[in-house]
Amino acid sequence: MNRDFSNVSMAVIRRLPKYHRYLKDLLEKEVYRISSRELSKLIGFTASQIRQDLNCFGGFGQQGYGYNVEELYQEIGKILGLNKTYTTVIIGAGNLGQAIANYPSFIKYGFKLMGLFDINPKLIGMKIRDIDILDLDYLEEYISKNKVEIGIICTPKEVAQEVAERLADSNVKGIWNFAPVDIKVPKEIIVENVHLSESLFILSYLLNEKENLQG
Amino acid sequence: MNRDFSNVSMAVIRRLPKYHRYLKDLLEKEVYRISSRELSKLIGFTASQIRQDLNCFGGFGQQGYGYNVEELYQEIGKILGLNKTYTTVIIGAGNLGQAIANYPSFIKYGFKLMGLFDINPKLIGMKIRDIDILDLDYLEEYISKNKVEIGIICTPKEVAQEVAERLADSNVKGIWNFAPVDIKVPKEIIVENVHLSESLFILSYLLNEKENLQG
DNA sequence: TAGATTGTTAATCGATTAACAATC
DNA sequence: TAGATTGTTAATCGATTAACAATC
Repeated sequence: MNRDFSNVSMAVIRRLPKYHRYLKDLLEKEVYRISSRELSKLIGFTASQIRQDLNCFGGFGQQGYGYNVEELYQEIGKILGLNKTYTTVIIGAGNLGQAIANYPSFIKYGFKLMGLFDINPKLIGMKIRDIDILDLDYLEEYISKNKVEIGIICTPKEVAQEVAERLADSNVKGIWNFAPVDIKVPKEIIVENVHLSESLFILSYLLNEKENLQG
Repeated sequence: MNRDFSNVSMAVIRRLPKYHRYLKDLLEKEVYRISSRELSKLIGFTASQIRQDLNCFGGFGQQGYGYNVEELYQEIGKILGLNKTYTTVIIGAGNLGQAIANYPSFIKYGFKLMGLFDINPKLIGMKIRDIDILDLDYLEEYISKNKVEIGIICTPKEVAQEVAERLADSNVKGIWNFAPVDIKVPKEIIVENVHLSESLFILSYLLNEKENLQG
């Protein structure tokens, strides 16, 4: 553990969650051993790429045998940091914030939701899976008191930058941003974006392109 | 219009929504002209890359001047197919489905939501922005009657593949999938995924890696 | 005209794929 | 041992960056 993977390219890193998911599926199907060739057929990456990717983190396989599914699943989980827990808050307790609060992977993989925050008096005081929706005014106080590590922005885009700055000033370590803006925070704070509209626009592009080709 | 961009790489295509967003911001700030160098400073791509990207679709710029923001915004919108409208349904009317139904970009850019579908009797009969939540049993009938083009999967992962097949059999053209599985449908159907858990795991990775480096 | 900036070609860089020796 | 499959190097492919002539 605690090895340094900072030389591994983000292209490889961004494939890890998919390996993790497919290995979990295999375990649930009681498959305990797999070769890069078989995994390739399932996951759609080339066998060569799979071997290259996994080798960035150490030799998990065995010549003539393949990979132990359980072991590989656990190792990739550790590389992704899924063996740890993180404390989180959600800012914006509307549908999207509530959806995230109830999202199974979020709950399952050690992301501990401490509270949700909103400015809407109708929401403040409510609970989402037993977790309070609090007044946004108390954000900073709450974060420092509860040592919150991750802030999840589910607000409208107009206030996302301001919320991000308040999170940054409160010393969260990371931000998971769902607002369709590129927030600016000091570079020591990790930001991961989910830009829904970009994904939607790509779908639109692909549909449109197909129509153009077909006349 | 109706030009064939099938030779343009997906790496370029996936940057278009970001150009579109920044150009919109510029227009709102009443900036009507911009050079690749200035845009580079805003958006974070190199000026060279910006010129290369835009040139895949034709010469929108003018030597010595730069790009007309309004024109470029409109052109990229057209390339992305945002000048058209698409009819859509959402399957799964829980928090996530409702969040998508209310998502501003979704409403604004011509994605017409015709109905939401669920199996939960408590939800069926309700309305989300005046749009009915209907019984999933009527999905196929409704799609063919209303010529629905896009199905949006907001169900739990366990039923996502089945829903995808029902959408495919009903001849939707595209699927926007939020379930954390890779759905399998005939290749003429466009699928665009939003894998929230993958994004979350990358955040976890980056936080964890940073901690490892700092000891 | 002189200055600015594009469009476009060439050079570089990085990521993917192929090949095969090592070895279980 | 023979067969299978990894780990790893080398070859290929594609994407990004640099450079500069064209031109507004």
